[in-house]
Amino acid sequence: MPAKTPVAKGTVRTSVPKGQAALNEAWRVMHFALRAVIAEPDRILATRGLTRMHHRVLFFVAHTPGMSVGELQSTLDVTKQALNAPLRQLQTQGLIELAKADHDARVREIRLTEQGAELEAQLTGEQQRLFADAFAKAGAQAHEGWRLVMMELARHAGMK
Amino acid sequence: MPAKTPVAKGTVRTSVPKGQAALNEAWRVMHFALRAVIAEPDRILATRGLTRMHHRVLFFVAHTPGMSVGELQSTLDVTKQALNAPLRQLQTQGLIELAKADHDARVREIRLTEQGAELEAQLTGEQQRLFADAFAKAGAQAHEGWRLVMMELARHAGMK
DNA sequence: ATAATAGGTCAATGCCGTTGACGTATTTTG
DNA sequence: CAAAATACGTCAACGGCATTGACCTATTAT
Repeated sequence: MPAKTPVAKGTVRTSVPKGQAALNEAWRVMHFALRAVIAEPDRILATRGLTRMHHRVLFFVAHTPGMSVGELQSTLDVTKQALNAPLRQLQTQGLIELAKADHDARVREIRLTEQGAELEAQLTGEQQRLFADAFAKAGAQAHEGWRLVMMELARHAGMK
Repeated sequence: MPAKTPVAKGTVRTSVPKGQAALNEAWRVMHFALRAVIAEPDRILATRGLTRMHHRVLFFVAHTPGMSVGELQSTLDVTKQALNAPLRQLQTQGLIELAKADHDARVREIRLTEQGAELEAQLTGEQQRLFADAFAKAGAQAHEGWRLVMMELARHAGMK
């Protein structure tokens, strides 16, 4: 329980505050970094009347073409009702296609259209540009350090 | 800057994604890391019927005791209506105190009670423990690299 | 045939945040 | 000092978004 360490009067703040400050900073900085990465995609999505949910769909479908609705649903961990609306919107905007699967006419396989792939690339590209920039400016060694720390953090969340 | 990737000696190296793959990984890993850091605090808050908003209040008030309602409002970037309910709940739960300011009887200064400070320390502590763990396991050099990259990312979001 | 599965849809609900409009103290200002 | 501005609280209506529950259609599997 690394809780508050009230500095006793007369105590010189040396070891603790520095480490403590670093940990406080960490959370703050992570917030801002997250915001930075999300900002541009969100802006682009907004101009099309789309939300982060649509982005998630595009993202996963881009990485797993032919995904079924059910798979997507469990991947995103939402109800089918919550998924239905975004899915139709993406469809009517010509960004995704739903087609009956060959092996089972019940399942609908989701794929990106040309435009969908384009938008997805744009959104993802914006984020990647930020990361690439940050990695480039911080240096390869910093990149490796960043990754190490992130992996350590992520381990606690059962990263698959 | 596709340069050499000088892995610090002694660094345990898992398969480091290169190029495009590294950028895709980055976003994924960041998500999991974020989830990991948020998970425990959320769980604790839930047992008290509190939300992330309450946490944010506790967090900022802990770091700036005597903060006014207005300051908190603009800091959190929410409306006063959105702030009002959580604020009262925290008050009735004996976690914060609202007192008129000496210099201006209109402003109410917010402070944590003993219990409030305790809870805040618990919540923040959980997060800090994760960070401390990750930093410790990844090493000081990785820590510095992590910070560098995060700061670079955050710069784009106008981190104050 | 019948049950199970994949999916779609309608309806009610809840949570959280928003804007808008007022009300009330308490400064500050002309 | 009267009037305007400030800091805060509160009521009301609304919107986004996700949830649960129930019911429906196709299409498999048994």
